[in-house]
Amino acid sequence: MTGVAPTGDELVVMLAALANPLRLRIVARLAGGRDYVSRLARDIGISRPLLHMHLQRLEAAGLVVGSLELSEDGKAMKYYEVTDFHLRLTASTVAEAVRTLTRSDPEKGPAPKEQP
Amino acid sequence: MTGVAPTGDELVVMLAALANPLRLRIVARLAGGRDYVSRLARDIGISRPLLHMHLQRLEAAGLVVGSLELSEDGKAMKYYEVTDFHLRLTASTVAEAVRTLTRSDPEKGPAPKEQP
DNA sequence: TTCACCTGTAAGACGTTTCTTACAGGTGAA
DNA sequence: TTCACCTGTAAGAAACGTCTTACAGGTGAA
Repeated sequence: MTGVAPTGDELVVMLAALANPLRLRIVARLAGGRDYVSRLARDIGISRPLLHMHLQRLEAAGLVVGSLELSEDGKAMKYYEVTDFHLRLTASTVAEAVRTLTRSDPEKGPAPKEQP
Repeated sequence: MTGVAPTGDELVVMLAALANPLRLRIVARLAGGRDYVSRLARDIGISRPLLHMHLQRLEAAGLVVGSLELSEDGKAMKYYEVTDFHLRLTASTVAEAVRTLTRSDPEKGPAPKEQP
């Protein structure tokens, strides 16, 4: 399982990914089994490009993973499934995560750049 | 404790409130003890109006509570403290919360209005 | 009165997020 | 070839979140 506590920065990304009703629905659907993008979009009732965007955000947060597979009739299908993340959120766990926050620290200047 | 699972809508609000590095810092500070707005702003190193905005968002999510008190020398001080929230986030708990989501359901139309 | 604190809120700039529409490419089957 | 699927991405509108500056009000003490 994904049982290690995330860093502060990772936590922000995960929370931002979950803080959206549509993305919560996507996670909920995938919790019931893996699925490919087009079918998932029809299922939920949103456009495929929109779903694509939300899935990218969820994947960047490590909450879902996608894998491009070939179906039996040779078509490319991108399947997504949930990872078995689990987050505990209390004032204490937040305080712990903040110790590893590198972003938006008014003392040390905001948002350090990624290594290019 | 605040041990009941939030509705889907409440969950979105809580997650959105926590999905910000500055607000995580605020929660972390308050986890170490209650404080009033002006001192907290100096402590964290941000402007008071900005902190005010963030505290409102946290309070709306039920993560902190504020109380206006009179200090010994008669000045009005707004003290904030964390509530003892605790959230468990897994694919299953998300799926459970989504059952009570009223917002952004493409089937039933988006965002029902509040009762005026 | 003036100063040093405390509170609140409004206006506007700016960047990000969310969403639609439109395009470009692939496959197998009719 | 045309159709019905699958994939991806880009451009632009609209809404939202973040942040600064500026204002308006309160208190007690010098």
